[in-house]
Amino acid sequence: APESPLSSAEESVKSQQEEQMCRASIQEPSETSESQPGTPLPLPLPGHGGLSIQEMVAMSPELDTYAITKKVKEVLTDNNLGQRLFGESILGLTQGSVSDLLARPKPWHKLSLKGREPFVRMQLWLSDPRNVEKLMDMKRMEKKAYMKRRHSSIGESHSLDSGLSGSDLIQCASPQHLSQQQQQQPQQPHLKKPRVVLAPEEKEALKRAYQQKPYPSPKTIEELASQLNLKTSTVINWFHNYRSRIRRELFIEEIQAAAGEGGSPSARAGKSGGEGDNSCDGTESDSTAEGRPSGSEERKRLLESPGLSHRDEEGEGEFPSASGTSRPRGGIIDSLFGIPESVSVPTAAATPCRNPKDSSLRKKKAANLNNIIHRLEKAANRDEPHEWEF
DNA sequence: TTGGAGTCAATAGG
DNA sequence: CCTATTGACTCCAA
Repeated sequence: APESPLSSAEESVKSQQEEQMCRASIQEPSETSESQPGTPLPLPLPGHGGLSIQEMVAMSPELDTYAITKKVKEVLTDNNLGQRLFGESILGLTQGSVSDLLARPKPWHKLSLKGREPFVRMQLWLSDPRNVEKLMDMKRMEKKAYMKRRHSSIGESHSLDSGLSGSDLIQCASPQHLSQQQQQQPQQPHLKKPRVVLAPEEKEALKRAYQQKPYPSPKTIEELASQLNLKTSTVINWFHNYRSRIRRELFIEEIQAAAGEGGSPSARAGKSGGEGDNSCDGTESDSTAEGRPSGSEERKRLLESPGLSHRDEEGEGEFPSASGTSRPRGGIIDSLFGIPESVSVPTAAATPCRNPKDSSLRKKKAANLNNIIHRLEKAANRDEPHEWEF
């Protein structure tokens, strides 16, 4: 009698950007997609109890993304498994994306359905008793393939052959085939893409502009672009990226703040694999450094106060927290997400190493304030339905 | 169109 | 090799 309901992971096909997420849940009958003859791969794939990940995501209870990533990082490092391998075979994401996800997971309630997918996959992976073993097998095989390729055949480029243990590799599509047509070198393979790299001064200038106006008008963007001698699209992209990255920093800050307080310190009895020293990641720095000491530093508790036009506040900005009432429970999902090993319950995470001396954070918050103000103005007389589910 | 969310993929450091 | 950063791109919703 196997103790685990489903041995595990038979993941799905995650064709690059094909297939959207069907809203799959409890509302739209469906009428999914209009037939697309061009692209096959309807991804039949079920795996767990016959559910696609999308379905699982839709039914998933709230997960503690921070705890999950923490655990994943721990398992990966303890076993010398890289993000690339993990990302490509378990999450269907590239290394850079995995790095980002693991380092700055957004709180569950701020994630879209799509964004929750990787976390559900991670949770699933964590609950698979043979996860590490499988990944190591894959690693071995990759190495073997690499050796072979490098040794014998010389002038042949091959990208990835696989004969991997066949079961749980998310068949990521072959590296080529992107639907992204972001390259325009039909003839000259030599014209590499420039890959704009902004100089520190340029970034500074942009950040300054952002402080002033997180949402510059097209005119302002034009001006900035010409002043800095950058393409307009670069400036636009920069603002898009910066805004969203700032936003994310604030999220993680929220998480840590919430984790920090709350009473009982770390002390948790994680028993699963983890010995290994798990030092806290003390990655805080935020290179925003200009020479200016900027003068005074002070406690800030801005943020959130000005916004919310009316009375709706009660610091909803928190994450897992209580969510006191009603929490849907899923049958098989429950068994999977139940509580494999201490991960999944919003525990008062332990992040001892966080010193209370954030400096540039203040600036970010201030900028965020502008951001909020901007939105309020823009929404003038429209109220935002603001409810976090759950 | 604009902005947000998610990612990709080049590349800078280890 | 590996990970972190980041400009650009796709999708989608308003």
